[in-house]
Amino acid sequence: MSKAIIAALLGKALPELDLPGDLDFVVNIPPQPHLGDYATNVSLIAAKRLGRNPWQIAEQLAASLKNLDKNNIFTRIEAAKPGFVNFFLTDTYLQGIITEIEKQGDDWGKIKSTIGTKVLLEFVSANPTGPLHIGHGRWAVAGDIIARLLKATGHEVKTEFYINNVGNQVEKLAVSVRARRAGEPVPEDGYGGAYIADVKGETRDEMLENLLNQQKATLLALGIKFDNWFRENDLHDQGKVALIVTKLNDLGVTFNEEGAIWFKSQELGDDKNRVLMREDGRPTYFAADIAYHFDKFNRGYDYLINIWGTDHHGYVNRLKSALKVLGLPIERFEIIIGQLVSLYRGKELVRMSKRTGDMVTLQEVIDEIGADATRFFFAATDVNSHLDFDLELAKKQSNENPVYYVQYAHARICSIIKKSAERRAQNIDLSSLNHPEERALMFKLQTWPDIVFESARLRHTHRLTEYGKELAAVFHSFYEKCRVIGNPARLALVASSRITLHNILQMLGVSAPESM
RNA sequence: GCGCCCGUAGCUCAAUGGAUAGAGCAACAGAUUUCUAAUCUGUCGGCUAGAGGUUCGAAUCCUCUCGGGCGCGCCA
Repeated sequence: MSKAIIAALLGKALPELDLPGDLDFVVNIPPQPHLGDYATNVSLIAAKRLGRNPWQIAEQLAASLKNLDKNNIFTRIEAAKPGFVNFFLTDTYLQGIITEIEKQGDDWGKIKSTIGTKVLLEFVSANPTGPLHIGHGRWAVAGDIIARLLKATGHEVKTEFYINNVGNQVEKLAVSVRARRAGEPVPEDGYGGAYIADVKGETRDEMLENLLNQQKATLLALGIKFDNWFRENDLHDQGKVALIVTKLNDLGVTFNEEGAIWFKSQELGDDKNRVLMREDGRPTYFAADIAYHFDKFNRGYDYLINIWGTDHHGYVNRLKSALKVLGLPIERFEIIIGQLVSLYRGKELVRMSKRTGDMVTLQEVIDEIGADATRFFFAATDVNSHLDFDLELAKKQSNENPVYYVQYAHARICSIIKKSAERRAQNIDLSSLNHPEERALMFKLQTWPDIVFESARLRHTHRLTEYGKELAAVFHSFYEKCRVIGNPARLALVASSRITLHNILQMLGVSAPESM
């Protein structure tokens, strides 16, 4: 919230001092309290560009900014060491945040974005040939939260799951199921997991539908619903795959060899050329995927986001180069790569293999540690980093899990509010809120919109969990030192803390219990 | 071999090129006659895998080495 205010002030101050307006500076919270509530490095950046003394610029900027601060949001704005400009917020401004939070309620933290684009977010898209694994769970949670973040920052978002119900693997599934039922060994390249025995349905499509429904149920257990389930076979049935191959052919980026139609991807930076149509006339997955993304853009979306597992990362350039050739704006097509989860039971690595059937499913993990903890755990790390997930630890420590720490803060506040029988007065004098613990809490609360904005921009779900833990910690610390009941101003502060905690948990898709 | 991702405290992870690299868990020592102890306070713990480079400033950017994950199908 304050960052936008500071950025606006800088927007006025920079031209006043004849400084460039396109500087790549940042506004952040400095590491030490004595350095202020916020700081900017704009003078350092400007000095580098102009070959000037950063300290001199910082001093001029500080004076100019203070002059522009008509609403007296800041007590001091001053230059510091190499050339930072430090900002100190007034207590009055921070107290005003409480009123603001109560006014906004569930909308507190949401911000209107000027971007306002229609976004299609595709994620999970697991093959319908088996249960979801723990990696799917991680990517699913990431996608679901990113969707919430984008909606909260003014985007119109639709989520989609692409069902690969065409191809060799779905035939293998049916063969495997039938073999198992007949008491015969499944083929070498078939699916040997224990779940094969439980697949229902007579036809191949019924089996796929059965497994898809299991996947849907698992996702629903995590609170994840998709706006659209897109079936690959529709692309084929509607001739959209054939059309794409024709288009590429017309563009002169294909060639025939060994009876197959190839895409000249090597000319476009790929390691080798790729087959679009097989020798037997069936299109490859690649051809269908080009058609799929062509279709996405044609459905009127301004921006596409995919979350792909790391096992598909080698595929990114191939697909983008094809879409580029087709004239699509690939700068508005973003692919987030989700790294895998290594599952441990204690210190022992659990190998995940559908083939051997030795795998822990996502459903089992949810059953063991609960949806809230599962979501929080998966959200708590950068989806692009490897994650070592110890099931024993997650179970054993369930009471010390960070998710309970955050939830507990919420429950504690609900208890206080319940216990303070007096109705809150309308115009509470908040000016007494100026002790360090109170100030720390107010300051933390007012950063929430900035957290939402940055989490959305960077697609970082773990910023939300980090913030949740931090806010809970600041609250618990405040609670230890400041008695609330009987103090209307503190009660208002606590009420706005509850709203913020609730909204954090809401964004994470984790429940906010009123008692624990 | 080539490509992408990663390597930060004993463990799991943070840190939009910024100021003295932070949390949780584990370990140790304390705190409650009063609003939820699923809490709080303190201590211990680091040459950010290693070596160079870029600059006012590097965990972050570049090069190389080592180590790990994942790719490199007319599978999806």
